[in-house]
Amino acid sequence: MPRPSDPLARTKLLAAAEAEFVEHGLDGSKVEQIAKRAGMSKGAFYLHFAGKAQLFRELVEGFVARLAALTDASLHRYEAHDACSAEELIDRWVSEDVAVFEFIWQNRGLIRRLLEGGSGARFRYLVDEFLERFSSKSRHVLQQGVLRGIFREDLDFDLAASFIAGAYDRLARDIVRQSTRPDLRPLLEDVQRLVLFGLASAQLRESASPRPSGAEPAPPSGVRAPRPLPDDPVSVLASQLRSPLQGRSRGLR
Amino acid sequence: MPRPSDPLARTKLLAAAEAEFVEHGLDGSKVEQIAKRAGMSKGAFYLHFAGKAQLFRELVEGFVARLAALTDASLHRYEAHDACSAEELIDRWVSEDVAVFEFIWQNRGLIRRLLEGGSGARFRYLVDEFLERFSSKSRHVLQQGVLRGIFREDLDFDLAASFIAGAYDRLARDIVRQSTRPDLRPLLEDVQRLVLFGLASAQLRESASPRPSGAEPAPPSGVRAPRPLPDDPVSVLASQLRSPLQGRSRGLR
DNA sequence: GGGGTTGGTGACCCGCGGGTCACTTATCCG
DNA sequence: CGGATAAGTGACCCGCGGGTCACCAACCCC
Repeated sequence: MPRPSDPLARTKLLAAAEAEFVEHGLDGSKVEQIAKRAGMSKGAFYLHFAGKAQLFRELVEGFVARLAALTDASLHRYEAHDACSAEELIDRWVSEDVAVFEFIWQNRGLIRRLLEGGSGARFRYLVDEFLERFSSKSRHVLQQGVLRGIFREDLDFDLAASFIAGAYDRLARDIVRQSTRPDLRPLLEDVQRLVLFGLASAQLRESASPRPSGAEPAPPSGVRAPRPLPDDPVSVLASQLRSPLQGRSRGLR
Repeated sequence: MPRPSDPLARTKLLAAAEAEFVEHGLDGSKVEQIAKRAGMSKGAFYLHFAGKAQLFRELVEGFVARLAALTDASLHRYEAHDACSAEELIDRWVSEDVAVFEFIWQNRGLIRRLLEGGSGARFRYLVDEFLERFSSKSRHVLQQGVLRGIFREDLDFDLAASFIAGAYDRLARDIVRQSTRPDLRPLLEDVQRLVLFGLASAQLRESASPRPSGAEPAPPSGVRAPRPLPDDPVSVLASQLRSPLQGRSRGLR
């Protein structure tokens, strides 16, 4: 085997691709530019990857796998924290969140591009898979939390899990676009408290009926929402991932 | 002026462009295909628009303006509902939300593409401008609500406004991807209650310290939210849109 | 109807960028 | 050292799609 190939070539290309992807997005990244950035020629690129598509698939799959491992472990620990005061519990949860968002901040460039899903959203399925996994884990945390008296009993688990995933999603989308590093801990603590305790004043909470999220046996009489659109046009690309909005566990009031 | 031009040409092209955009995204939409769909030739396209970019700018700007008008009016009415029971208030708010999300559902294809921001996010600035406006309006609603005792007094307005905008954003992102029409009213009511009252059980809420969101009851001296919005400037091109994560009104933790 | 004017057509131009390949270069082996 | 072999190079190929323009068609006016 004369002329051994550069053993770092693949790695260098992946790193260069990540940088280009962050700067220019998927369609904006040119094979020639990636190769140049990695210190080699376009021709060499094709010695290490079958094409642009394969390179990016590898890049994104690897990253999402790392992120999934991190959040899986974190949510697992979320459940493990127990037998302590409310304040202590919140503090530990916030610590978990800080670790996750630290990672997000470190990789904000890539994550921003992935969340955009730009250029035909070719990696949407990976992001969706991840979110679905996260949502499912969250649902489990919620169920455990209800058993332990942490969360209210009348939660619609699907909706609440989506609500949580949504809060993370939103936070990630914001953080990822910051230009200077936000102070994560106080931010995450505030969000944690907003999610747990809501916006309402005690007064409003007490004067509202005791049906905070979901059911109530369904009013016998009137039909609300009189089927305003029997069914809708279009609805082309399906992507029918199990969303909390479909098949909600509670009926339609 | 012999041979008068088709007076509907521009409209037909815009409609065709919207359809193509929804199906294929920005880069995926071809001028030739748009023209064909509008029932004319590529050449005719260039008689009505200076180019692809102008067409899409017009399309998106028009749509965002319509959406902004709708949400502006809705948030305005949000504030106007007063002097009624908590249940009634929530019911009215939900009705407002239903109207907005009805519109979102009707235009889900376009909105999905806009939220993706795909293809270099060329319209990001418009979406950002809209969100900034929305967030700012929400902040106002929150401030009014606190004065009226609806929301807790210790809210960090910037964070809470972002929290609200985030909840809508998340919901929109979900709804826009549904394949069948979700039953909006019960869904939005549940979300409303989640946002207002949070996830926590009464037990957890009571055992937690009385600092739910942000800081202590505000030292009497301090100015809260240093000029949250006496009146907000136009905030033209949104690059540096005022994010709740930067310059938070309360200090750290 | 015929000439003048403007709307409309589609073959063509051309830059861009993914992918190829004949050729060059580095390295190993004898 | 020299030949064999595989890594690496970059000029080139080619399809794609935005944009153009010589030409044709519809319409108004006289």
